[in-house]
Amino acid sequence: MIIWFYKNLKIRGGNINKKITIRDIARALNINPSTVSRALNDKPGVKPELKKKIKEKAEELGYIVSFQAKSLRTKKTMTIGIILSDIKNPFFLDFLDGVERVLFHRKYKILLATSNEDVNKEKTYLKWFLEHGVDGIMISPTCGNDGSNNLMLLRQIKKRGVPIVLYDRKFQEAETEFDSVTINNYQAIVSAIKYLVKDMGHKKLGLCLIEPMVYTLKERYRGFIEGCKFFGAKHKENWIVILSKDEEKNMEKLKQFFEESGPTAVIASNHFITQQLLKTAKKLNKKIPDDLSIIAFDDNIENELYETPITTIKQPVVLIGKNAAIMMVGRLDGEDVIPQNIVLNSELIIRESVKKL
Amino acid sequence: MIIWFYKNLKIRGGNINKKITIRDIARALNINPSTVSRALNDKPGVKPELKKKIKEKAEELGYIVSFQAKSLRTKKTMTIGIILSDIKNPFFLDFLDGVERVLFHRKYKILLATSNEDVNKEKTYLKWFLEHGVDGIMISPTCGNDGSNNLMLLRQIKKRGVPIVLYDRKFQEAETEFDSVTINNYQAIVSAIKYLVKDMGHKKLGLCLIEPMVYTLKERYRGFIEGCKFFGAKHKENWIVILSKDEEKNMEKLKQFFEESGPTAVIASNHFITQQLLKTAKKLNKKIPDDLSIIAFDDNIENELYETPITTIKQPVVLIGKNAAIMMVGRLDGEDVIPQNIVLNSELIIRESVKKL
DNA sequence: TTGAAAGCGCTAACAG
DNA sequence: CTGTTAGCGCTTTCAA
Repeated sequence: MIIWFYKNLKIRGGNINKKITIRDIARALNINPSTVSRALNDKPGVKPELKKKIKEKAEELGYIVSFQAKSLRTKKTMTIGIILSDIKNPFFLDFLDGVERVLFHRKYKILLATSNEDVNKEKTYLKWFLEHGVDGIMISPTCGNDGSNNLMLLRQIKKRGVPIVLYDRKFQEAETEFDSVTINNYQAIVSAIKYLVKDMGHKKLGLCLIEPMVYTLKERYRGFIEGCKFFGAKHKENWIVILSKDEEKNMEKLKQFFEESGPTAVIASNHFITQQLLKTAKKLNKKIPDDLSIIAFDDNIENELYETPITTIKQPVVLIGKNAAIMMVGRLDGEDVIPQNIVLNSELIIRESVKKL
Repeated sequence: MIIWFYKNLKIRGGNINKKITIRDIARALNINPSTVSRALNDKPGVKPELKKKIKEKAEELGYIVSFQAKSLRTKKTMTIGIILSDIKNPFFLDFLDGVERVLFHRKYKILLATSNEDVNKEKTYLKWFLEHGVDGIMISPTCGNDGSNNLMLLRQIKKRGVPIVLYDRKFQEAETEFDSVTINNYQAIVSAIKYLVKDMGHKKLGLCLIEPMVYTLKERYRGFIEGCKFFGAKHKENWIVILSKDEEKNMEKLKQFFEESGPTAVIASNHFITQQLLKTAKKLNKKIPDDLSIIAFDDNIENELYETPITTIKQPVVLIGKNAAIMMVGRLDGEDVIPQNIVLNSELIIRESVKKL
C-alpha cells in the first residue's frame, strides 16, 4: 500500500493554478530537469544524496507528475480500458474486483466502459480507448442480433500492438487469435444435465437464454443439446426459450415451463433469467422445486437465501478477473507467446431447487 | 450514438507502428498542421471545401487523435475519476449506470477506482487521478474507524480547480463545502419507524449498521434515535448492532435480535446486512416476519423474491448517479455557483416482512 | 483563410 | 554522475 501525502498541495502565494513541474524542482536545486526526471523515476545514475534532495524538494513543492506529458514520450499511459457488456449484471462487480486487485498493485488504472450489448457503443468506446492510448483492452465482446460484432476492429487494434484480453466470451470464428479467460460453458451445462438426469431422474429439460446470443450462450446451448442427447433427456424446441429485456414478454414466454406438458427442470443461464423465472413462479403461484426444478447460473448470495435455495452453477468470477488481469499485465511486461486461452471450471453447488423424481 | 468506422486502421506497407498524426495529413494535402487541427476540431476559419478534404483524408489515413498530446495543451483530459467505496455493493452498479449514461453523451470517460473503505487506498487513487489530470472527481468518501478521512486532501484538490462531487456520502464537518448528491437518510429512517410504530404497532426496535460509520450511517443512526423518541418506541444499546466484514462474528451479533427480549423489528441499513440477517434467520430457523420484522435498505430485485418479500427503503440510485454526473458536467461547463447539495428522497416499498402487532 | 513558430511537461539519446 | 538537446503530437498565438 502506498502511503502518500501532499504536504504542499496547498496553494502558496495565491498562485492558484501554478503547476509545479520538474523544471521548478530543477531550478530550485540549480540542476537540470533531466536529472530530476532520472531521480524521480529511480533511473540509475543519480548520486544517492542528490536523489534524496530531489525527492524531498519534489515533496516540498507538492510536485505531481503529469501523465499526459509522460505518456507523450513513453507511449505508456498506465491505463487499461475495460468494456463491460451489461452494467446491470452483478457478475461484473466480482470481475472488476478481481481485476482491480491485480492492476492496483501494478499501478495500472482502469478506464471503464459499458457496451450494454450494443455493438456500436462498443465500437465507440474502442475508438475512445485508442484515442486515450490505453495500454491494453479487456473486453467481453457483444454481438448484434444479426451476429455482427467488432472482431475486425479488434484485430486491427491488436495489430497496432495494443494487447487485448477477452473475458467471459470469445469469438467462435477466432478461437485462438486472442488471449482469453472463459469458463467451460459447454461442460458446465453437461454436468448440470448429468446431475438432473442421472442423479435426480429428470427426463424433460428446458433451457432459458437471453439475447444477444453471444459465444457464452451458444456454448451453453450446444452443451444443452448434446447433453440431452448423451444422457437421454427429452427437449422440445419450445422448451428452449430466449428472453429479451422486455419483462412482460419474458413472463409470457416463461409460463410455458410451468404448463402441463412442460419440462420438469430448467436451466437458467444467467442471473437476470433466474430472477425472471422466480418472479414468474411467484406470480403463477408455482412452487420450486415441486412444480419446476431449476438450476441457475451465477452464484449470488441470494440464491442461497431464497425460500428454496437454488442449485447453482458457480462461476469463479473473481478468478476470471484476476486471471484476465494477470494475463494482461504479462503482455504489458512483454511476454511474447502465442495467444493463450485460459478455461476455468465452474462448480455445481447443490441446494434444494431440484426435485428428485 | 456515434457511428464510427476505422476504414483504414489496417496496417499499410507493413509499417506496424507508424502512428498517423496531423502532420501526416497536412503533408498529404500540402497544408499546415495547424489548419488540420482547426478543421478536425471544427474551429472557425477553415474554408468548407478544405475542411471536408481534410476530414476525408484523416479518415482515409485512419487518423486517431492523441489525447495525451491534446491534453498537454488544452489541460482537459475528458476523463472523470470515480471512486467507489465498496465494489461488492450492487448499489454502485446502478450508480455507475446513471453516471455513464450522462457522461457518455458528453464524451467524458470514466477512470474507475475503488477504495473498499480504505482511507489510504482512497488517497492513493486521488493522487493518481491528479497525475492523470482528470477533469473532475466523484467520490463517496470513506473514513477510518478512528474517524480519519481525506477531507483535507479533497479541499486541496478542489482549490486546484478540480471539481469534486460527493455522492451518497458527505462530510459532516463540511456539509456545504462540496457539491453533493445524497438521499435524506435521516428522514428515510424516521419514515420507516413511523410505519413500524404507527401502522404496524411495533414498540421495540433494533438497528443494524456496518463499519465504518460514514456520514450516511451516522445520519441513519441519528434518525433512528430521534425517530424512536418521537414515535415512542423503545430501543436498547445492544439492539443497535454494528457489523464488520467478518461473517462469523456478524451472525453471533445478529442472534440477539432473535432472542427472547430482543426487538420485534429491525432496520438493516444496507444490502450486505440484509443478507447477513436473512442468513442468520435461516440458520436459526427463525421466520420473517413472525419471529422478527425487517425493513431493508436498497431495493434489489431479490428483496421482492424472497420467501417473505422484504419491505424496503428504496433509494433512487440511478438518479443519484445521473444527478451527480449532471452536476459534474455543469461544473465542467463552467457553472460558477456556490456548492449545491442535492438531497433525493427515498421511498418505502411495503411488502410482507413487517408483521402487524 | 492559412502558415509559421512556440511550447505544454516530460524522457532519452548523446555528450561531457 | 550530470547537462544539453531534441522532440513526443497537439493547439494557439501571431503574422501574412
